[in-house]
Amino acid sequence: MAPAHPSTHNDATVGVAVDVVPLTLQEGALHAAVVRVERGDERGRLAFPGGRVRENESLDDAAARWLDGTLPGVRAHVEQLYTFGEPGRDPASRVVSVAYLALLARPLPGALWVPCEPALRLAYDHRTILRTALERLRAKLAYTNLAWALLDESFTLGELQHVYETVLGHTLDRRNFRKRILALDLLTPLGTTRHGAHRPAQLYRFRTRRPITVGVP
Amino acid sequence: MAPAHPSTHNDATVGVAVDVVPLTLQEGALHAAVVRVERGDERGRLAFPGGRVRENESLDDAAARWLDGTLPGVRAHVEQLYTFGEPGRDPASRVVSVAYLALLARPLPGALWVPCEPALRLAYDHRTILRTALERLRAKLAYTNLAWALLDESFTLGELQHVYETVLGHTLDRRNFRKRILALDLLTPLGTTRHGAHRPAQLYRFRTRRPITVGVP
DNA sequence: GCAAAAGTGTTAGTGATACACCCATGA
DNA sequence: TCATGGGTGTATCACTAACACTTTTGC
Repeated sequence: MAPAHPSTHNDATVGVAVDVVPLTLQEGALHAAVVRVERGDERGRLAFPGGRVRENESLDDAAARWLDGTLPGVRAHVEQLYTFGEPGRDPASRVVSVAYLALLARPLPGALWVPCEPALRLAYDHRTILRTALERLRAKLAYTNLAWALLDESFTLGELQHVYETVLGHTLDRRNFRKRILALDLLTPLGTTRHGAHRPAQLYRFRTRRPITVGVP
Repeated sequence: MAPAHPSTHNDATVGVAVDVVPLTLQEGALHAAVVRVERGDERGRLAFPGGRVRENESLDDAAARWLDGTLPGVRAHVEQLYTFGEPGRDPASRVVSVAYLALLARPLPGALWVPCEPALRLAYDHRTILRTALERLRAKLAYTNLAWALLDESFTLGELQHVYETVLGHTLDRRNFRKRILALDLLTPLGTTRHGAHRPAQLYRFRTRRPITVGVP
C-alpha cells in the first residue's frame, strides 16, 4: 500500500476474496461446512463459503457476510486464519484469499457438513486452507479457552474433554484433565446436572465466552 | 474466490499490497526499517516498505521483492504476519495489505532504522502492524527457535540471552537461561571463543537455521 | 444386575525458579 | 587491580503424568 517506490507494472487485476472454514463437532468428529462450486473449471467440487470483498466492507465483515450467506443466522467465533495468494490457486483469475476460521457449537443447515478427513477432496487450494485451519485450532486449544466456541452455553466436563480429545486426536486422562482445566479457573459450575443415559453430570459454563489466553505470563 | 454465490456488487476495486516489517537488534533495542512515504496524503511520514502485488507473483515473492527493493541484498527470515483490510486504512484507495515480518541479524543501509517505541509515529495503520509484529515475535520466541534470525551464524550465549531479554522486555536469570536453552538441544558449541573486552565466551550456532517448534508435544 | 459415564487422590518425576560465588580477560 | 561479562550447582516448588476404584443412573 502507498508505495514508497511507485509500481511500474500492471497490478490492478489482483482480486481480494475471503474464504471461511466453518468447523463444528458432530458425532465425535470434526466436520467442515462446504458448498458446491457453481461455476468455472472447479464447478461441482466442494469448497468453503467465500467470495469477493466489497469495496466498502472490512475483511472481517466480508467473512461474516459470506458465512451468514451460507449458514443464515449462525452464531460463531470467527477469526482470521492466513492469506493465500499463489498466482495459480484459482485458475480463472488472480485472486488473493484471506481465509477465516469459524467455530460453531453445532452444525446448521445451509451447507454440506463433511468430516475433516485427510482424504477430503476440495476445490482450489482449499485442502491447504483446511489443513491450516486444523493446525490453528489444535494449537489454540492448548493455550486459549477457545473450546467455548465449539460448545453450547452449558456443558459437562465430559463434553469439554471430548472436544479436546477430538481436536487433538488422542485421549486424555479424565482425572488429570479435570484438575488442569478447573485449575485454570475458566469455568463456573452451574449447580445443575444433565441427565442422560447414565449418571447425571455437573454442568459448567465458561466464565467468559471470548478469547482468553492462558498460561503465558 | 470462486463465489458459490455470485457477488452482485462492484468489487473489482479492492487492491492487494504487501507491507514488510523489517526488525533487527541495534544497540540493545529492537529497531524497525522504515521509509518515507513519497506521495499522497501521508507524504513525508514514515511507513514500512511495501506496495502492490503483481499479477504473476505470489505474496511471499512480493514481500521479498519489496524488502529487497528497500534493503538490497538482504538475507532475512520472512513470514506472513496478518492481513489488514479496514476500508479506511489508506485514504487514497481501498487496499488490503498482507503484512510480513522480516527478521535480520543486523541493520542494513537502504532504510531508516528507528527504535520500536510505543510513541513511534507511522503512516496509515502501520503502528497497528508494528504492534502485531512485535506481539508475534514475542510469542514465537517462546515456542520456536526463531532467535536464530536475529543473530549472526555464530554467537555467544550472552548474545542469545540478550536477544530474548530485549524482545521479551525483561531480564532473565543467566544460569536458568543456559540450562533451559541447552536442554532444548538446538545449539551446537563451535569449540572456539569470541574475544571481546572481557573473558572470552564460547561460541555457538543453531543446529538448524530454519523455523523449529519446541516444547509442544 | 449390568452397562456406561461420573467422580475422586496419591505418588513419582520433571521442569522452573531462586539464588551467590569464582574465573578470565582487557584496560 | 578493577570492571565486566563468562561460567557454574543446589534446593525448593509447581506442574505433569501415571494409575484404580466407587458412584449413580437408565435400561
